[in-house]
Amino acid sequence: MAPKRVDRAARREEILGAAVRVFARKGFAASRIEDVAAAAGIGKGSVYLYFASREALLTAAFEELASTSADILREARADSRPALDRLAALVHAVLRSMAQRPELSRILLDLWSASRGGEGLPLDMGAVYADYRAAVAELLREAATEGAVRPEVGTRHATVVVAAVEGCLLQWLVDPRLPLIELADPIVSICLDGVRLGATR
Amino acid sequence: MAPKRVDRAARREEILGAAVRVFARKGFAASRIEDVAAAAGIGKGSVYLYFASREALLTAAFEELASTSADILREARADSRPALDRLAALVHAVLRSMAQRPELSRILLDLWSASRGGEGLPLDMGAVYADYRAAVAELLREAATEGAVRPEVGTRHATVVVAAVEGCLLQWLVDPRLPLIELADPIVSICLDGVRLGATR
Amino acid sequence: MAPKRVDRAARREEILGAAVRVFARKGFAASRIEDVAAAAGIGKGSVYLYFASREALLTAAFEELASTSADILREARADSRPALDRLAALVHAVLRSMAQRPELSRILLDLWSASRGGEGLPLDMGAVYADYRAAVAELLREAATEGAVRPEVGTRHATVVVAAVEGCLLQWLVDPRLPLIELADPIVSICLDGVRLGATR
Amino acid sequence: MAPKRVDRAARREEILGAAVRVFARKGFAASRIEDVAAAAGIGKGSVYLYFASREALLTAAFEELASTSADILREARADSRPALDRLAALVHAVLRSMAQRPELSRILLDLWSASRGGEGLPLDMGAVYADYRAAVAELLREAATEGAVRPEVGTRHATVVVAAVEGCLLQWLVDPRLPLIELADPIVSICLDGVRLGATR
DNA sequence: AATGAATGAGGCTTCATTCAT
DNA sequence: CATGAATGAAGCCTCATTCAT
Repeated sequence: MAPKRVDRAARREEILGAAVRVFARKGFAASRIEDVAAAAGIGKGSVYLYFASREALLTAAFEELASTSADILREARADSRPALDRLAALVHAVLRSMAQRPELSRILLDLWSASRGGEGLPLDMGAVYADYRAAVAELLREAATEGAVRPEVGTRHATVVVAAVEGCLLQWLVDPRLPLIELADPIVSICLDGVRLGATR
Repeated sequence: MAPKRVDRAARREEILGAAVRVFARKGFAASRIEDVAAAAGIGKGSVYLYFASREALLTAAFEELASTSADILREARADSRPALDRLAALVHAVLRSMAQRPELSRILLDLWSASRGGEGLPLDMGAVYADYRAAVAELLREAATEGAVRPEVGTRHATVVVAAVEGCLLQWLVDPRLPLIELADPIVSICLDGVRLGATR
Repeated sequence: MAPKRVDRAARREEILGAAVRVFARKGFAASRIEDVAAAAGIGKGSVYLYFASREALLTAAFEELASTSADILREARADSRPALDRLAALVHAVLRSMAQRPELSRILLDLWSASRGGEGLPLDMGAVYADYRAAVAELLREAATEGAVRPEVGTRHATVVVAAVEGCLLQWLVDPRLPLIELADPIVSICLDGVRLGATR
Repeated sequence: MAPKRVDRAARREEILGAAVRVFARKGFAASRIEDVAAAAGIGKGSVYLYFASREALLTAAFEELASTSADILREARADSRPALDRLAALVHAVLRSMAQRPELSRILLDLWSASRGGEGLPLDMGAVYADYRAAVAELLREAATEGAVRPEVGTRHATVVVAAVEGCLLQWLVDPRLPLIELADPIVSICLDGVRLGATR
């Protein structure tokens, strides 16, 4: 009756953590269930007590990332500063969050690949980015209301802002020497003010 | 003897084209050599007369993409217009090139995944992006010389410009409903002028 | 201490009953210890407190069937009517017994399979049928003594009588729509009198 | 184009033959694909070039047996002798056929088990016995027309005749020392004339 | 060159059994 | 006694690669 020694959810998290480490290092395709079990310090079969299949581990990692994203977006919405400040904060929050959990972030490489339309896993990074775009578009709309951005700014601009963030992430993932955190300011700066001389002010 | 060379190369291209179609649809991980052979209309064993291994097919697709990138960059360098015009042209060229070959583009999802550090395939998307960044940085430098961009603009800004392009590509890949081509203008517009009101001029 | 014996035996019977239900439905090969435990309303590990192994459950089911057979044969021997009446009673008793416990009967399908020569389980349906044949042969011998059957009737005829019974059982098992009980009379009728016109009297 | 060295059907038969030998010896449940491959003198994976799964091998064995049955029934129907002679011939043919291919016959033990209703393999021994019953019933009907059997003889008697045959087979399978072939005459004799004194003539 | 039959290493998953609580 | 989490041996099946024709 009383949860054994380790409660189910905690053990599940342990295994997922191990899976994330393994996937981050070798990639999902090259990661064996046995690797994950070994990384978690348990037997191969035990993984199946907590996850239905190897793919379920990737799905769970996706859900963790998606949930992190949702948290960040929720906070951005709860924020009450001027819209552009909140946009800047959002950009920083995303990059900081990724930089803080580099192993989870590397899973993105596999999640993108697995998000290839239709038949694959129940895993849709497209939806995550749609959420980001919606949030950024809303912020830009508010900023327009506040008279802070040009009025023709719309959904496509939101897409580009999200792109700047995710594109930096991408470059960092394929070349971890890039200073991810330090890209936050240039992203904000460019997205707000561009690079053209005299553009600011 | 000589004519064989041509045939051989042509056949190799056919097979690679088939592989790209298959990889684009199912992803590299789920693509079997037999699928590729069937798509190319040849026997399974024949693939090995032209490619050393299954992974060599992915590597070849990478090389095709990398070579396309190199071509685009070469053209950007050969261009003699003002730097910012060339930058805009580069952005358009990249997106147009991707939109024109959507199947090859989808391979990116697998190439990113395979570019994960060290031990994997001899395939480095990081280097491709480094080239892009260098090219963009050079254009920005020139633009600064021409007095067209703010003088503090540097490598990190180049990274963000590349990010905006690749980030749009990414969003399009995980959700092909996005109008990739139509994102070129917003990318250029934002990267040059930002979104802030009064930012332009 | 003593009372525990009773409890223990009762619990063992409960588990065996659950096992029989499960085996009857899914077959022994497809039945998992966990299925049996669930059907018995106990934990998986507890099964092992009463049975040494999964196979021991099948062996126990066999023993129950064999013991039922032995009871029926014992009663047939204790009977004091004319031999052919006792033979008819025996046939009815066997079919009735099976029809009354259809789940236990279905285990026969697995017991036959497991009775395949030597190396398998310690479980020998051949011996059960040998007992049946011996009993029927004895009845036929008595009937001959009583002048009720043709004198050349012997062991092989006993085999055929047993076959008629078991063959009906078999057909019923692979097609439960057959009216098992109603086959008892035709079995007796045929085995005693055949089907030929004018055969009787 | 030209079939390789060994044509597909022949190779398939070789493998099926090996599977039958293995299944006959160890039972289907205990037979590993690797055992079958070894018995066929080929590699494990090659089995899958000819059979979709381990179960497909059992299904194929079933089909072979069912087809043998169908052949025997076809011949019985083509026969033009008096119905009871044809019935006797049918009984002999079935037992002879089984005795001639004892390994294929032993598969029956697994086929019965697998015929357990509903969810299992696409394999229905019940249908095979229904065919037998129909054929025997038809023969009995004809015999009645010919005035050779008692007029009340019907479907249930057919079931008992089939039972006598299959029941002998069963006893032989669980105890191969039984002289299967020599049971044909007693089966015919009993089913036609019973055992009761004065029953014949 | 081209083929596709053959191979067998490898990986996922299942599940009987054990054992700490 | 009872439990069910943990284990790892075992087996099915896939598929990249080879090679005889």
